[in-house]
Amino acid sequence: MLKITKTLGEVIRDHRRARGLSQEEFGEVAGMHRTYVGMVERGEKNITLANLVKVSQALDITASELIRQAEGRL
Amino acid sequence: MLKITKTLGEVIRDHRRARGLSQEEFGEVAGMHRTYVGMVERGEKNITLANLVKVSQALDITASELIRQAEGRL
DNA sequence: TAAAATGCTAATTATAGTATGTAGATAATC
DNA sequence: GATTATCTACATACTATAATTAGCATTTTA
Repeated sequence: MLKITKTLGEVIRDHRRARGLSQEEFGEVAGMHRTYVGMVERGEKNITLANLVKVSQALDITASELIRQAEGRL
Repeated sequence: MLKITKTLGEVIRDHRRARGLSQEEFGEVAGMHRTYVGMVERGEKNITLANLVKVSQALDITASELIRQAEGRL
């Protein structure tokens, strides 16, 4: 798996925690299962654009900004 | 399919053409099949992060910038 | 230490990714 | 402007893997 996959997961996790949401709570907002959220945060999933958009909307941030932050941490 | 999927395809197509590459030539550079490039450009595929990075590297642009341009056209 | 949150395995379903072939469109050459 | 060559769309079909879920183990936190 690419490094950006793991780094993006860390970015998502940080944003989720900043909002005080558990994976389960976040999953409900984003419309995805809590275990999938966990896998994404751990960098175990090669996320698709559609799900990236779901995540970014749940975090109230643009998809490009999420990726930009991940790129900045590489 | 989401609108951003189609818009991102248009952005990718514009960058590819700006480089004077055919879908086949671009596919070889990016490491993906010409028919898949066509499908992405037409917005028929929900591209994954890994392939988005491949495409962006072939276009010598960041993945976040590609998405940002697509968001800007929505 | 009890409760909540997360990690992890495993199984299934949906679909992304890869490829071939053909037809149609577009562009170049004669 | 007819002919040839190049490029793209499209239609399948197949393979790999993303997406979704359940159950239990482990870690965290209150």
